[in-house]
Amino acid sequence: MAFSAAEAAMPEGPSIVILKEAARQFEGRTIAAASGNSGGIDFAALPGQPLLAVRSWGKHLLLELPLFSLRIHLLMFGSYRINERKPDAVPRLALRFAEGGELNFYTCSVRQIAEALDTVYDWRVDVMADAWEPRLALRQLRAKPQMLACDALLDQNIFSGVGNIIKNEVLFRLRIHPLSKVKDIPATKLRELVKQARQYSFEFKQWKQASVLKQHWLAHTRRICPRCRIPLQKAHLGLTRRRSFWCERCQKRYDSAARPASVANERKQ
DNA sequence: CAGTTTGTTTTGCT
DNA sequence: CAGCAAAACAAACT
Repeated sequence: MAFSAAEAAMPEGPSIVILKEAARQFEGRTIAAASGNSGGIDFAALPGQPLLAVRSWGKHLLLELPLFSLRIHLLMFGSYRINERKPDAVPRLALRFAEGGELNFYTCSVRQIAEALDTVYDWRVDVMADAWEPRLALRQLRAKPQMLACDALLDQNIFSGVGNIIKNEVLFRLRIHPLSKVKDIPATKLRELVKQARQYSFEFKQWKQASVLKQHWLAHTRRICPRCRIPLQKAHLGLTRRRSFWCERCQKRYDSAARPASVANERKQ
């Protein structure tokens, strides 16, 4: 049976999985009317096409149709309404179905994908996918030894679906300093990083669905370290310059260049 | 009320 | 041309 859903923005991978599950009520239904202010979309071709499948890859929501697919990316501020409309907002994409129901997307990027989705997307890098391959993520990390931990987690080709919140929480949970280089992180720790990228994403989803996500944040937007009670650091780190929250005391900065003070002093002479 | 940002693509500079 | 920085998008929150 149909149900409505409204969503404020929090568009990391888990939120897109929640959206996918909600949008699946329309699978098998036929588009009756389509409109929106997105450029590059052949709206006239949409009516009459059945929605074959609703899929997702990281932060992408994918609507698979017989002639092409639609890719919706909520970016930072995107939102949607299912079986209802956002008052005073113009949808980027609005779909009405012949059997009833409607799907509306706002302030997002909508693109048409001509190729088969299985040729466009590598499902193995989506941290929430059944096809997720942690070993592939490890291999890709080892290929980028100089990359910082805070940048690595945000790399959508390695950890598709991980966003800034998940980044901060995973690093805090594992006690890894965001400025640690991949090559300096011990193998065991690196494997944990890969494992937690997925693990935390599923917890994020559960918490979000229970409307208790924010209260579970330990580092993101927090001022005090919940473990050692000292003030958390806050800065825009890495190539991505995204906001990082971390504890200088309990997150270890793995650094092969660092040496004990005694050694450093000897070399000075 | 001004400032900030859960993300990505595009533009433009050095 | 590579590499990087800034802009653009625009809404909800502090």
